[in-house]
Amino acid sequence: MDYKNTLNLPQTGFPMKANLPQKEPEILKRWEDIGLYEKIRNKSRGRPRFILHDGPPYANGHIHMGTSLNKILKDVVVKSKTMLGRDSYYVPGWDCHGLPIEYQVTKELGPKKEGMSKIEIRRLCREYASRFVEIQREEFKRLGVFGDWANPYLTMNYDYQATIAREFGRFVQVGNVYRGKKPVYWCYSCQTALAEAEVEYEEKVSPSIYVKFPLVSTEGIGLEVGKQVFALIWTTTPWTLPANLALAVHPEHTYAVVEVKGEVFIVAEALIQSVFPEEDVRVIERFSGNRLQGLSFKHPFYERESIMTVAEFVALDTGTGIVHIAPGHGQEDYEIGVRYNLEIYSPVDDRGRFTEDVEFFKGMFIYDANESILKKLEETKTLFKAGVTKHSYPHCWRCKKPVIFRATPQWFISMDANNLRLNALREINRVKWIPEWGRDRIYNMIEKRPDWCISRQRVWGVPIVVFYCSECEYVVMDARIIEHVANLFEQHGADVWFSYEPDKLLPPGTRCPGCGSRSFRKETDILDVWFDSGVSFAAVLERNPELTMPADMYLEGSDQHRGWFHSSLLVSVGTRGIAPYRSVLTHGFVVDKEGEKMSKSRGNVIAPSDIIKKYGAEILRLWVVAEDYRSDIRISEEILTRLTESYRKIRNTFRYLLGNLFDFDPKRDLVEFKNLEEIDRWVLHRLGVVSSRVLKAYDEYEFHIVYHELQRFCIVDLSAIYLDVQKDVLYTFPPASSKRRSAQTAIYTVLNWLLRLSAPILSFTADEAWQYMPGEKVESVHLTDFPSPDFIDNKIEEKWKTILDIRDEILKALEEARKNRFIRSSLEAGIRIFVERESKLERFIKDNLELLKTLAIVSYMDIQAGYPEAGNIVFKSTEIPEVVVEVIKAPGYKCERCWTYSTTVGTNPVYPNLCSRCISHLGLERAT
RNA sequence: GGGCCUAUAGCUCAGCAGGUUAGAGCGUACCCCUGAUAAGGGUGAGGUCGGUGGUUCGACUCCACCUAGGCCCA
Repeated sequence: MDYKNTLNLPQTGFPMKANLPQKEPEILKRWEDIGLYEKIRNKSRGRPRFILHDGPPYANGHIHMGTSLNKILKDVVVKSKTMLGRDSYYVPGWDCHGLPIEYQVTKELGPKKEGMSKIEIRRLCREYASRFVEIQREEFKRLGVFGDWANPYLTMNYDYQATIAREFGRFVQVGNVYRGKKPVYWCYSCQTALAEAEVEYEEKVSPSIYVKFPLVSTEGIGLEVGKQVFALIWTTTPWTLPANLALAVHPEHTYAVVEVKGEVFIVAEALIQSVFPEEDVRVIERFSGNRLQGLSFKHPFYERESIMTVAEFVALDTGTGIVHIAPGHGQEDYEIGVRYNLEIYSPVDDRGRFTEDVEFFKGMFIYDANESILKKLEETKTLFKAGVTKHSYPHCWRCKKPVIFRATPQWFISMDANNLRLNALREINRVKWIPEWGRDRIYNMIEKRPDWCISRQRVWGVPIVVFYCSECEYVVMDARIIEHVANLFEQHGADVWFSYEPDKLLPPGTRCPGCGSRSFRKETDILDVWFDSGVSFAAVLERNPELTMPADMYLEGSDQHRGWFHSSLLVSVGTRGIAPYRSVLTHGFVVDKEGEKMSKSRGNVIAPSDIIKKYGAEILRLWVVAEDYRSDIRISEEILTRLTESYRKIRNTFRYLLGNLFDFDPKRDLVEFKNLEEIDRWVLHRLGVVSSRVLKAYDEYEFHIVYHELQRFCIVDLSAIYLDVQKDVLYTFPPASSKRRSAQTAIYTVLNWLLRLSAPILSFTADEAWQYMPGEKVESVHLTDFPSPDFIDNKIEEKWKTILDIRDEILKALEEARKNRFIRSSLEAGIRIFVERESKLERFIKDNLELLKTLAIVSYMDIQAGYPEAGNIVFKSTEIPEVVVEVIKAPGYKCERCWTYSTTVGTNPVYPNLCSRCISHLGLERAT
């Protein structure tokens, strides 16, 4: 007879195969249908808040692995905080202005761009950004990320644009905003400033000239040569010489004073050979670069002096080791200019022609002037030698002409007015940085950064609200006027700046404070987009009463120390005096399996959409938490394969737990803890330990610990030990027997806790399994809180440590027996344990013999003194030296129902194939 | 070149106020089960703790340098 149908085998509708790519959209739809997020909000309102403020991704392109990682991490934080009892309202946002969108739009327009108004371009940019907000919103939702997706913040929303203008106004009000000059890439042909992204590097032939700068006085370095000394410089841009204001040497390199053919020069010692290849060189003196600092040299053709500066960037691979500095014509030159307080002199107009005050060359186009400048140098006998060179040089992306560096007026936020820098540094020290090195990273940047240039010569953004008097050029920068304009932005959008005449933007009756004129011109620069996102605390946190300012957390990639963390800090400290965040969590970057960055050229890019299609978003979520995000995060096919297998294991554990609860009703069948069997109390103890570790890990944002703990618990404590051992009770005992109900009580509790603890990570699967759980429950696991750790019992832990150690030894012995073909299934075996007589261990084993038998899943066990019989499998433990395990054939016959070997099998004439235990479990005694 | 960071088994992670044979899970090899079955169980193998020096009685753990890689600057 087949006794299989007398067993309580597991039954569940929860499928083994997840089919995540198909199943996830169904789960998402259900969440949407039941209004899950709204329900979470309603449940959370009134609890202590934990506000994670979303750093806005750029509304351009599809999401990639980096954005996915970031959003999933945020989601795990928000979900875990919610389940820890906080009100964690999450408002996603997008960064919508800026060059990349404008660049893309104008590129797509091509020649059509000409003749289009700024308003039209801006409209296209807005459409472009809106399109990608929609795309990304769906992509983020697909990841299972919870948030107020219906009400995100966009930096191009009218009220947000108004906030940007108002925050600029606050800086104006306190006096941190000033106008200065700064070099930018400039295309004289298109007559426009270019961003870094708009220049392309190409080979170009340029003049290559060596120019002599006469030393004004040898005083200060005590050099007596009795001849004129020259500093020798090398340049490929002769046209920048009229703007020369300084020279620069490296502070630590050695410079030599040399005599060559009767003339005396200063050059870097290391470059003597390359500068004077054929000549006889006599070295007169040597100096470190530092010693030369402050010396005065005469400009080669103007009556003015060039001061010697020092700069780390001076290189010794080409030239003379001395660089000519024109602060208005180069980034590094500019920085020296700022440091040495030189004028940012840039006497070149929009079309690339020298301005009126350039003696000898005024009105000349700069590249045409090169020839005249060379002549002038020859005239003044300051040209040492001249030739041509081919090098990589920036060109305009549109007209392909070489670009120039040219200083133009720009708006800045001073780092030092109102102690902005010092206050920011102080605030940095008050923020909790996770990991801690984040503090050092941003601190070093803020400490050394120059003033913030907030001007951009573009159209897609929020204008810098400043007017100029058409009569007297008076600069109208007034917080009241800015507020007036901001109100217009709020109603009509920042487009009004481009569509309205100044008189329509200004408060009625505005007159120039300088000359009383009523005629004004608008500033054409817009604000740096980092200013846009930097004010999000004001536009989002302060304006929504359900949010808090400062936020509890900002969470972004480590590049944002220079980006959003940085700009948000400066704006908030500059206008509010405090940091906008209490803590900042950073993660690393996604890299490939070798730890190298992803790029199209390497062909190692993995797209989230491909992973979702192939494995499901759940695997992506698992990937995010399995890895330690504090350093760079690797992804590869192997990692995904491993994670998929790990997922299957966890899912199957859920399934098996569910399967054994098919006839369990917690209301009816739940057993009180104190009445549970020891093994059930043990597994609940383990559950308690794991839970408290998991909760601690959530609290400390160590999600990879959560993953490892849960995974290990499923595999080791549950699958390998508890569930394997309890099969006997679950399958063969009467359904309502106390032992079986005890086991089911443990299983029910384990499953219930496990689903809640894993919900922030396995958001889809935990909720899917939740639906199959017996008993009364809320409609989604996401509406529950984390369990509070219970059942922890150190005595049971200690005792079971020994029990499981002995079990390990028994398992080794059984394996040996299997290898020797002495047994196959462990139930075929009996175990005899030999230990030292009268020892503590003997006592312990005697007391727990039945438990050990159960845990080893063998049919018979006893404890012996003396030595094992010859012929059996004998295993001498090395881990527990005093223990010897002998494997014998289990006495009796195999019971056809429970498969255990027993001497009672065959003793009942009616049921000769059953053991007495099964006969009793089936209630068949009376039949005999 | 500068600031910050990373480097422990094939993979993902533990570990160490410096102290006995460096741990876990996965994977892998071999075996068992067939009443979790495109499941389940067992036993093994696998690491010069990136490299080189140094401090120390003793270093995976501290220091210096180097190599490889990452982010941000230049």
